[in-house]
Amino acid sequence: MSVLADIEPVNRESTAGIIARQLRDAIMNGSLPPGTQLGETDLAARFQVSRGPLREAMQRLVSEGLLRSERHRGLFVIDLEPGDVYDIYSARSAIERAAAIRIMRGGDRDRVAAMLDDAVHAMAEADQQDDPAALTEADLRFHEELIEASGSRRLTRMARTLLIETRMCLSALQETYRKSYQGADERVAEHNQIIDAIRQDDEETVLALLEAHMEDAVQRLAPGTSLTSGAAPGLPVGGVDIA
Amino acid sequence: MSVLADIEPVNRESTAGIIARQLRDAIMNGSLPPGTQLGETDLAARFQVSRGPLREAMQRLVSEGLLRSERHRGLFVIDLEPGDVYDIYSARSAIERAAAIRIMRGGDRDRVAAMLDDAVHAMAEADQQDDPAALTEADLRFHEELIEASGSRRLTRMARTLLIETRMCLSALQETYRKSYQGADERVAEHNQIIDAIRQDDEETVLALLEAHMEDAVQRLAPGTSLTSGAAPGLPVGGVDIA
DNA sequence: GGTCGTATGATTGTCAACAATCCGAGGACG
DNA sequence: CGTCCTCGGATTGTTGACAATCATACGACC
Repeated sequence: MSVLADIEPVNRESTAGIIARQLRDAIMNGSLPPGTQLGETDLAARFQVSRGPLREAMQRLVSEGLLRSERHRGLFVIDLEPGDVYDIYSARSAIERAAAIRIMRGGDRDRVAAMLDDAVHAMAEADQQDDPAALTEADLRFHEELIEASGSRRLTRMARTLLIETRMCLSALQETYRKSYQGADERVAEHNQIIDAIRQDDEETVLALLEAHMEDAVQRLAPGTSLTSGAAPGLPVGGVDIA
Repeated sequence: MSVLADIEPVNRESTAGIIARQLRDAIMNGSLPPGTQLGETDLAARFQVSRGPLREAMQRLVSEGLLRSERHRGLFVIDLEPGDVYDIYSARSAIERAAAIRIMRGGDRDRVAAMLDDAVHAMAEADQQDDPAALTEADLRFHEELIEASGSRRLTRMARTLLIETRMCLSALQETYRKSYQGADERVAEHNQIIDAIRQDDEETVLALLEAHMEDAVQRLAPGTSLTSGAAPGLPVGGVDIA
């Protein structure tokens, strides 16, 4: 870990990449609510770039599923339908489960646990200061770090989109979220249990806790839906989705 | 299922989407081997479009992880490193597990089993005709349909990239693959077992078979590596990957 | 002889203008 | 009165040209 450890990427990020990241952030924090049309001229002026790089960045988000493109109509931020919360959390459950497995079977568990501790401490701190936004942010940071700690490039890439969509769910259903989930203590406790199980090298418990954590979240956000038993409402019971 | 069932998408796909799909196919079937530089002028002439839409399409593949971009240097097809086969199959295992769970808990299992039967029949037919390429294609079609049958947009999108990378692995390690895995009968049998377990509503067995299937594939493609017990060689044991 | 500076060639990154398409309002017609 | 057609405005899709950057090869210098 010398001072010259991370000077290799002299090549700065591509412009499209920078804009794509900014757009992701804007979608994530609600600056671009679901359904918003992204006018190219406006955005290009806002970013102080031409329409070329901007379009390239937007195409990235299209392939990530954060934008939907209607030909000759424009690009829109996706709006989450009722079944999407189930879809998102079911996918997240799969990703985080795989990440946890990799950590438990080949990672430096203590180091990971320490990093996750930081996130949970931030959660507790946000709770004390009664800052629900910071609490949610720290919550997501916990899961993001869990996945990054797996060392899997693909899990990390896939999770990036899912965590953005998670935040979209949370801000879309903010009122429901607040009302039905008052206890931040439980939230902190749930995450601490996961960390403990990681430290104790108890893979089975880690996976069970993660699954329960996801199940809890789904039932809070979409009451009546369940990851573990049965399909989500609105899911086509008799066949495959069209898209 | 009327005759007018699927006439809704009058809007044809965006040009960038078409080119992106063509590029994906080219990468998948080996027309663009790993490490190839994608010259914009050449490709634009080949596709008979300008560089604009082409660049947009390539940015999509960058965000999907199929291309890597070096600023002012060009875009290159990713080349799979030794640890990638572990990464790919670990991610695939997670995705297909989640898809199977969704099918077992809320899908039309018989319908799914029938569709998967078609793929396996194609595998057997390819085996009889001694056509290993067709056999691999049918094999991947099996997994693709399994995931699509889950009805999850996100699982499907994430799997698309993974299946392309899987095919890249197979063609890159074709010699190894051939040598160490002569029995196509086993391959067909393994898939049939999965279908049977789906029909019998035996979720536990389905998941176990899928996991074993992935484990087998990893050990064939990267001997000495294992999904279930321990990390892959070349995986950073002490920390997180750089990228 | 080895190393460094420089010119060249090609490629990527960016931009502004042109063409195609679509939505909405307004009016004509049955 | 309802429907259809038409036109205007705006937006996206596409193009070709210009600017910036980098790799390579060659020659000068130590």
